[in-house]
Order: sequence, then structure tokens, then C-alpha cells
Amino acid sequence: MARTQEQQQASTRRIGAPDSKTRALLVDAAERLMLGKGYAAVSSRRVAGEAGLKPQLVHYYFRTMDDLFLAVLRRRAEESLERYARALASDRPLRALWEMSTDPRGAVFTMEFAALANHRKAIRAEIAAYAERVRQMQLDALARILDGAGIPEDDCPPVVVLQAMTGISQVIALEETLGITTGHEETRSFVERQIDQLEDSAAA
Amino acid sequence: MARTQEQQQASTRRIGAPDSKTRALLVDAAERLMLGKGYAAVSSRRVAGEAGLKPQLVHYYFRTMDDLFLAVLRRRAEESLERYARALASDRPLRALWEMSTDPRGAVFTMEFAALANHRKAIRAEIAAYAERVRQMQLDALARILDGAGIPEDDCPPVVVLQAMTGISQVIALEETLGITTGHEETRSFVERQIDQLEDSAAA
DNA sequence: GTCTATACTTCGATAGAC
DNA sequence: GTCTATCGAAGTATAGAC
Repeated sequence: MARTQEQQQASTRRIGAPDSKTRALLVDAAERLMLGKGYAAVSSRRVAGEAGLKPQLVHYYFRTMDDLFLAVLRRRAEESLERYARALASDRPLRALWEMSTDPRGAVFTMEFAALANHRKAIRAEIAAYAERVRQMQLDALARILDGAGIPEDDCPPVVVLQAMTGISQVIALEETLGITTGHEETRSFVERQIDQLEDSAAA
Repeated sequence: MARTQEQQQASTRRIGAPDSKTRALLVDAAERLMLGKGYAAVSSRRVAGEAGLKPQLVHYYFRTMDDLFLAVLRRRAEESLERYARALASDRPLRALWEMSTDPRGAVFTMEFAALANHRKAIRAEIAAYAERVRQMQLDALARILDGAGIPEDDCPPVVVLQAMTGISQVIALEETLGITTGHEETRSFVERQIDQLEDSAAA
């Protein structure tokens, strides 16, 4: 990878409009590549090829490749936040949350961005900020749900329940994409039974 | 990344001895780079630089870069299996298992290899095989422990407990390397309390 | 059994014409 | 807003000298 690691300011080069249609095409293409071939496959030439455009356009809309990654991340983060909000506002919020977090596509993204974040400061900061927002939103909802179901907080803290759900679903989703399957069926149905029990009792 | 995606056989090129000291140096260097800078930083030139050797040597010892990744993976997998075996044979097996799986270094490796595996068939197969071995080993031990503690299997299946422990620890470790911290303290101490309770009662 | 010389591809990024 | 032309660095991989 021949990519500049530390990027500073001060280039005078022109940059394309943020609401350009072409720009959106490039972000789409980058997202597809990332999902299908991994972040290392996201080069200016390949992105352009995938979008049916010339490679130099990538650098017209994004000063560096990191800027492109950030654009993909931000768009997905916005979408995700909205979807989580909708899920948590539904009449079976836990079930909806569980189903969203066991989606393998989401796991692939999480992993690619996590790997990227591991050695790219700007991306790490953005991911951390977004993750904390999601967590806080989930935590608020979960605390209400557990409280409504009459589950005592110090017996079973919402944050622990949340982290357990998140952890289990992430690992299942990740392992599934890697072809590891042992125990998934049992764990899935066990968790779903707990969730349904809780949400049935909450309905009463 | 200009790396050949699908690698076939049939090159007649000679390859260095598997027990060569130089070869081990290269694997060391690749491992360090992977941990510190991510898998995308593992190029023949950089590995060689890190090891203080010429880039061409990488291709003398490893036909392709994937072969180098596989060498790193195999070595680490062997080490890990041994460490897990020792942990599970100790007098506080659950505690030891938990501590091993919350190690952030392990999480970084898992993530890097998972991201790699996502679009490299050979690596995916190797990881899946290794993961299933680890899981089976852990499962055997855990089943014995839960049984010894008098916990009924259909109430709380060992495989579910294992997946919960794995998931929670992985997510904590991963998030910690990304700078996300919300809820970790509580979850950690909650899980550790459960483990200690269980292992105290097993001691009796 | 070990390393050097070398070929060729792809990378990110910029300047400037249209 | 887009494209042509182009740099220099870094990428994988092979053939052949020692």
C-alpha cells in the first residue's frame, strides 16, 4: 500500500462539491469494494473503475484516500443510527436490536473499519465517537425496558446486558462469515428465548 | 495493494528451507508489522526492512505473500493452542480463560486475520479450522466445569456460556484498542464475579 | 542453500488544459 | 466539473549468479 500515513493540511488544490452526484457514485463504489474485497482493495484506480469513472476524479473529490474512507464511514454511521433508532422504537425493541446486530453484512463492515482504525488515527476517532453514540442510545432504551419488566438494576445492570448482547451477536455474525458454525444455533435460540420471554412479560 | 488474489501451484521456483533462521526472522517481522500497523502494511519491502534484509528474500522463502501470512497464522495458532491448554488445565480454568481472551493484543490479531480472511480463501480455511479446534477444547473443559459445579445442562448449555464469554471478552478487548470504554468496567467486574463464584463453589 | 538484479504493475497525488 | 499527462514511490514476483 503506497498511501501517505500522516496527512496534514495546506494543500491548495480544488475539491469537488459535497453534494455532487459523481461524488456519491464514488462513495457507493468504495463501499461496495470494501464489503466485497476488503479495505485494502479500495484504491483510487479500483474505485474509479467500479464507478465507471476516471481515477483522477477520486482525488478531485477526496484530498486523500482517508477522506474517502471517512465519507463511507459517515454515511453508513448516519444510516445505522437511524435504523437503530427505528428498531428501538418498535414494539419489540430487543428483538429488533438483536436481529440488526446479527446481520453478517454489518459484521463485515465493523471488522473492516476496525482493522482500518487500528492504524489510522482520524478513522479511529470517528468510529469511537459513533460507537459511543450508538451505545448510549441503546443503553437508554434498554434501561427503560428492563425497568419496565421489573428487573432490578443492581442484580442485572443494563450495561452488562447490552454488552453481552452486543458481544454475542458480533461474534456470531463474524464467525458466520468465516465459516465457523459450532454452537451458533443453540446460542441464537437461547438468546431469542430470553428476549421473547422478557418482551412477552413486558407486554403484560 | 498489488497482490495476486488467486494463487495457483506449479511454479518451479526454488524455495528456502522451512527451518531456516532467516525465514524465522521474516515471520517475526511480519508478525510485528501486522500487530503494529495492520495487515496492509505487510508488504515484501516493509517486512524485509523490518527484518533488516533484502526484499527479494521474502519471495525466496515464501512463494506468495499469502504464504507468509499463513506462516504467521500457523505459528501463532500453535502457540495459542498451547496457552489455552495450559490455562484450562490450571486450578482456575475459567478465570485463566477469561484473562487470556480479554488481552487486547489477541484481539488485534483476531481482527487483522479476520479482515484478511474475509477475502482470502486459503487464510479463511486455516482460521476456521483452528478456531474450531480451540472452541472444541474450551467446550470440553467448560462442560466438565459446569457439570462439576452441579449446573444443569439444559438450563444453561455450556456452548452458550462459552459463546457468551468469548463474545463479551472479544468485544471488550476490541473496543479498548479503539478507545471505546463505556461499560467495560462494570461488565468486567460482573463477569469476574460470576466466574469467581462458580470456581469457589467448585473448589468445595 | 542463499541472495542479487531486474521486470513490470499499481499506488497516491498533483498541475494544468478544457 | 472533468480529463490529460505525469511523478516518484512502492507493490509482487521471477530468473539466474554466487
